[in-house]
Amino acid sequence: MNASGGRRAAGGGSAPPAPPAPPAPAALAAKVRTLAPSMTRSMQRVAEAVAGDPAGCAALTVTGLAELTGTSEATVVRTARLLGYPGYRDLRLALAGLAAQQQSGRAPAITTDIAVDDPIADVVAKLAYDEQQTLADTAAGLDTVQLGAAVAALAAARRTDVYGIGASNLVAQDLTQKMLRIGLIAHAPGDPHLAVTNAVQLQAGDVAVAITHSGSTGDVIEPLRVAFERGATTIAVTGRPDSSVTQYADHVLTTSTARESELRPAAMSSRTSQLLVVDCLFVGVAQRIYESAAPALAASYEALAHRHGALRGVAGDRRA
Amino acid sequence: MNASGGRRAAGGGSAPPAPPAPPAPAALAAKVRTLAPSMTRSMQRVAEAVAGDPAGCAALTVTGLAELTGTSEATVVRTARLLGYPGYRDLRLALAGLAAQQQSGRAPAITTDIAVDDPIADVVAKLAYDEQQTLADTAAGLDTVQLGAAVAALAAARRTDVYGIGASNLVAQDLTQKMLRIGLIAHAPGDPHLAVTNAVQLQAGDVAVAITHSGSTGDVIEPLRVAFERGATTIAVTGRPDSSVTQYADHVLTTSTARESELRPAAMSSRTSQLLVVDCLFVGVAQRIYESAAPALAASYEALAHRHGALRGVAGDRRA
DNA sequence: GTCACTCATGAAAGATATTTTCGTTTCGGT
DNA sequence: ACCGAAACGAAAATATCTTTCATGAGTGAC
Repeated sequence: MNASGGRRAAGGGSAPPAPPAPPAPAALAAKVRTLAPSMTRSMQRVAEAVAGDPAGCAALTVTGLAELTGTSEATVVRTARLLGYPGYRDLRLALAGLAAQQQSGRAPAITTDIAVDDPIADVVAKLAYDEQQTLADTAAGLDTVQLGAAVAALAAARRTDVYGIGASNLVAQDLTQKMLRIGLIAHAPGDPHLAVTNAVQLQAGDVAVAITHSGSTGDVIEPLRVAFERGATTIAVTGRPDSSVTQYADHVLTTSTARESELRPAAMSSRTSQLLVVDCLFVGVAQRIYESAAPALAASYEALAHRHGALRGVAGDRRA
Repeated sequence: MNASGGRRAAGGGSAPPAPPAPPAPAALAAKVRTLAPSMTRSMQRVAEAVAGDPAGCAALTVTGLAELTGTSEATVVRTARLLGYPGYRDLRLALAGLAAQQQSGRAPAITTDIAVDDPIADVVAKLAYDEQQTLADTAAGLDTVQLGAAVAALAAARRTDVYGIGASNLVAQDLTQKMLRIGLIAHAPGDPHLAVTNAVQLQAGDVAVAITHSGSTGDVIEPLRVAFERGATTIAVTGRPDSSVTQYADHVLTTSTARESELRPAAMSSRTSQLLVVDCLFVGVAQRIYESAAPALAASYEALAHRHGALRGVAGDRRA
């Protein structure tokens, strides 16, 4: 599946089909949302039923669930596989666990969407709840193995490029800023042409990170492809683990895909999700190179202190 | 943890004590103890294994559990029956649920700070937890009156400037991008000098937003001051409602201040908090000018669609 | 428009797992 | 030592899950 002939003997290995996928306990709803777009109609029906009523589905046999969703046993099993389980039996087990959890966890909350006439207080509550949900989903769905590998690559990189366009570019810049703070060299070109120009300069040992929710943003895929072919280690942060961008990614980090609506563009929760991933990368890297990161962090901290209250020292300026 | 406090007038039916025969969800261990005396030796071994390691047993088949306990399948089934389940299959399901429950109950242990030697999985959990906490705090602490006023000002503004430096600049850009998407004119100058230059152009009816966690970042205060003096409506998004920046702010929106540490710079949670505020502003504004925002949103969505997969339509790209 | 092709889909065969049956073993009582 | 009842497990019977395979719908090429 990898273009450009199988390079890269060891390391990341095949990620997209998720063979080392750790069965998700609570991350199921998130996983369903993430994978739904890549599902066929029948599978979506099954996934929907499963996500909608875990408890009820856990009580059903393959045949029962197939009948309920108007599909066949084969489809049910296929769906279970896609969700990362060896078979329906294991999905069912996870389902039972999930049901028990949400029974005790008292989960049901503000599920309703934001309406045009919602009072401002409701908007705040709903947005906060949604973003919290997104964080939980993302954390639950993150493949720590891939994350670990990505961290290792970043920590050892000579230089790192982070590609992102639009809202994702802000996330890319966020990562870049953080890395610079711990003494690592990183760039987040905002211009697609610049990105490609940058990518050409990469070589083995360097790292390229692509951040795209859809996974099919050409302007982001292109530089990643170039970096990939140049021999750099490539990382994709995307909400679609089966999208084009993963072709050129050694490591794929999946962000969660929350439902969106007119007043709540997808960009909102995908951004939250991406930022969490980026934070994880950063903290992971900081841990790895702690010896050199700590002084660098302190230094940049110190340097910034002078900018605070420097122009006008009006109110009390404090420093704990 | 269980709702043993007898409320529930009708409907629910008595489940917790399970006197008749409804399979016990979490009360399994207790049931094992109660029923143990009436069990035969082999059955006791099975029951013991089950009560001792629900998670482990849930992963086993009848045969597996029989082998583990040195008994036969028949005995396992008999034990399951004695415990109140129709058969082993259902016991197993309950076991999975129990395992999930006690696993999630173990969660709130992540209150501790991130350590240098934390495994990557812990880092993910802790970061997610912290950011969730930050969101909750921010939502709780937001003054909806101030927020409403800010929204009104933004919705009516001829143009809006958003000032932010460093990490806060990313938040500023985020707000700017969103506003542009619904047809409002906004800028987020990254350069302090540019910011001031911009601010000078503002007049009554325009809006200036300053985003600064510390509230004492001179480079951000300065343009806000200029805008303020020019007669523009000014909004401050800060974690310090008593800091210098609020001097020149008509409306102050307070972000939450979470504890930070070496591996978790303040920038991380303040960013999360700021983004939530910014999202609230955006949604609030979008509601207010819905008539014109909706088409604009649709238009920008449409325009972007072409950029996805445009350069290389490699993998299957689908759209339901 | 037609053709070839791919892919989703379900029916049914095949493989496992669970439940039942039934004969053997164990143990207590006399 | 002998009898009877209960416990127990081996294996048959059944249910459940998984795989295979043929079919048809949709899609792109010509």
